[in-house]
Amino acid sequence: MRPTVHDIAATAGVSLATVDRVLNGRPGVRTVTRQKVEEAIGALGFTRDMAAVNLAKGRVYPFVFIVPQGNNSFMTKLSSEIRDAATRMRVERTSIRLVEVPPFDVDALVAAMKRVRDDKPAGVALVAIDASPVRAGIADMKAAGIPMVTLVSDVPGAGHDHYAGIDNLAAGRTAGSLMGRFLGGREGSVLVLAGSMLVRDHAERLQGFAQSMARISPTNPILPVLEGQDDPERSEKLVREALGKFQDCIGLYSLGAGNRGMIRALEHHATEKRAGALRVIAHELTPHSRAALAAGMIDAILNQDAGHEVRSAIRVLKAKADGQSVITAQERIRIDIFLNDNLPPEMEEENIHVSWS
Amino acid sequence: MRPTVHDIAATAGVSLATVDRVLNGRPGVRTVTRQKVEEAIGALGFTRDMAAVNLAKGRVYPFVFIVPQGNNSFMTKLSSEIRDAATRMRVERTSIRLVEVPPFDVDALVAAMKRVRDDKPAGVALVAIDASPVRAGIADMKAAGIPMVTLVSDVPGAGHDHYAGIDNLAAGRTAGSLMGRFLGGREGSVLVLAGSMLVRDHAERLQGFAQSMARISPTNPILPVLEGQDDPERSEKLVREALGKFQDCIGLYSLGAGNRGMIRALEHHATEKRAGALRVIAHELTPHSRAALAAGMIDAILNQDAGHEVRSAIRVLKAKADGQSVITAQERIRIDIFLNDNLPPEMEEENIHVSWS
DNA sequence: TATTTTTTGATGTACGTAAATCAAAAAGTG
DNA sequence: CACTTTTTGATTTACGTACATCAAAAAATA
Repeated sequence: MRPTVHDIAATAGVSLATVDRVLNGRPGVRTVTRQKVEEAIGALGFTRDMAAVNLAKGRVYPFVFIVPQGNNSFMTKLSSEIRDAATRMRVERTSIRLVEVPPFDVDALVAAMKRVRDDKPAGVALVAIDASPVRAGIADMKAAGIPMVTLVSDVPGAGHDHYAGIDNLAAGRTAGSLMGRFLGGREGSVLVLAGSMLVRDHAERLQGFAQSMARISPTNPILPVLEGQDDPERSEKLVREALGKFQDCIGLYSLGAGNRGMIRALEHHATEKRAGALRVIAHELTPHSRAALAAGMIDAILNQDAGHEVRSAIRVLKAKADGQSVITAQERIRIDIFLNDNLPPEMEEENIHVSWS
Repeated sequence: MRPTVHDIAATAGVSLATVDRVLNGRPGVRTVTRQKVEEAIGALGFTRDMAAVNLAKGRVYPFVFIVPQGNNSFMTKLSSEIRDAATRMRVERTSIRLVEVPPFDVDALVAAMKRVRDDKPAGVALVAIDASPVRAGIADMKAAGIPMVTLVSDVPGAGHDHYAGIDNLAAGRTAGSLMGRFLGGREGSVLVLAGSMLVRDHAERLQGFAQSMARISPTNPILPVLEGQDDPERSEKLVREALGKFQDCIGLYSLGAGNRGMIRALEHHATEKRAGALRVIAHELTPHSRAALAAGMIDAILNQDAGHEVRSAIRVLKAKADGQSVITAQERIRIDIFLNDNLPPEMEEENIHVSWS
């Protein structure tokens, strides 16, 4: 069986109380004694029984997640994943409160952060906006000793503990790389649809995309970026107009959350004429984009798994709250690439709750 | 605070003992009483404190992993991931024993399974070989009441609980799809290097690859498959000869573990002439294939994450051992696609051990 | 050496649940 | 009704650790 504190006490030739003092860094132990205990720990290969630790400590982890109110599929998914994790985590003494704020609203976000801070939670995760009041708010939290991670969208240099999200520059590069190869040397220009260049993820994706395209297929010019504000109508209109205007367009990269509008524009475009000629790469696997991929209208979808991001954020917050180190390799959020050949099976119930009865 | 068994007893108006009987499905409770208790559980939203449960039960999960002795990077990685998980899982009352058997040896595998079975572990994971003695062995284990999952390579219809691995047919299709698009309509034939068609994963990948190629670029013929037995020398020789013989070859798909040999052949080929003309897609991200991808020699790498597979197998075994249901969506092993644009950062220490103080 | 300070031991309670025992009550049987 | 069987209650111990208290021993200081 696994060694216990009693075994350590026995092999070290000290009392339980002393072992406890060493294990929990309490004062009043001579260096020699401490070493004896540590030797015994090493020799026996002792590791604490976390079940017992948690039980004895009665520790709870009240975490707060601050996310923009879902106006698009991705944010809706994110919220639902957070709620899901919340119910699943109850078993592990972790409570998660979900705070929703108006999207793209710096003041609202900062105000919410202030309120949250006064609750003194054990950790906070938030979808950041890249603005200095937000940076200040994060610093504020950290000053109050609250572990902080950013989720999905980062704000560099704010002193937070971690960013749980994909590398958007790499995502853009990947998209550009795929696009370049998909075009296969054909002549023509490439269109980019974004939400807004004011959002960091979008800006980074564009940057990466341009990098790769310049490298792989420098002969295909990138047209001026369309900013659809992640709004279906606006996105549809923009794409439609652009496709009409630039007859030589052979590629389209949708790097934001404007897929629904873009798809409608593509449907119109397909009935028009020159069908299969357009290579399309989009972000985020949603029911809409998925259907378009399956139908062959979209060629590839880059995806970030919201569930992974949420769970990673929780792990990191917990580790920080316990003063433990984080396994970096395990917390990297990968960029999923879906073609219609490796599309995961559709789940009616994406999240099935287990009853631990 | 969270409700406890005491709270249930109080609200249901029964004793602790009765609550315990209901919770643990013990006999001797009238249906009416049982319902009262269940109502109270529902009303209070009670969930068991797993920390306390594990502590009280003193339950341990002795699992066994049976894998082929690592003769290639992937299997080495797999073993190391298992060892890694083993140390990390000690904290959660899970012990994992790693049993290594000679590769591709049905008799050795079956013999090992028999020995393992007599140990009566709480669960077994194994890299299966698609042969009927193996099927029988699995049935045997199940008959002994031992939960079973296959890892990496499946053997259908053996009555095991789960397969923790990627969909190899989909992987092949994805490779074919990428290859088809990368070729971009150019004329030329495509070469496939496999380990052995007797291994199920390889056969399935080829099948999927052929499917996609037939659909997307039917004008590019697939040359007779090279079987390199996952041996570097043999693979190198085969690829070298084939590239010399089929001058019109513009694509190469390495679907097994013969990357090292293939890469050497490609190096030779590149110095020869017609450099960038060859599109290459390979499986498994290893130091070698990674370097080749970074150097532009390989265009894409499909990868299965051994760590994910191992952890998934453990989760499933644990759930089965506890008679709990599995969250299917969470256990799907995804097919990673790497271009040199989304290559994860290289980790010197791929697996960092956390010291739990 | 006497005194103070530091270190160590001994012991008990708590955490939430499992599991067992024995007694008591209720239900069912003839 | 007396009796048996089933159901329920009351109580205790255990799991491995945390944490607190008080006494005892050892070391450091005067």
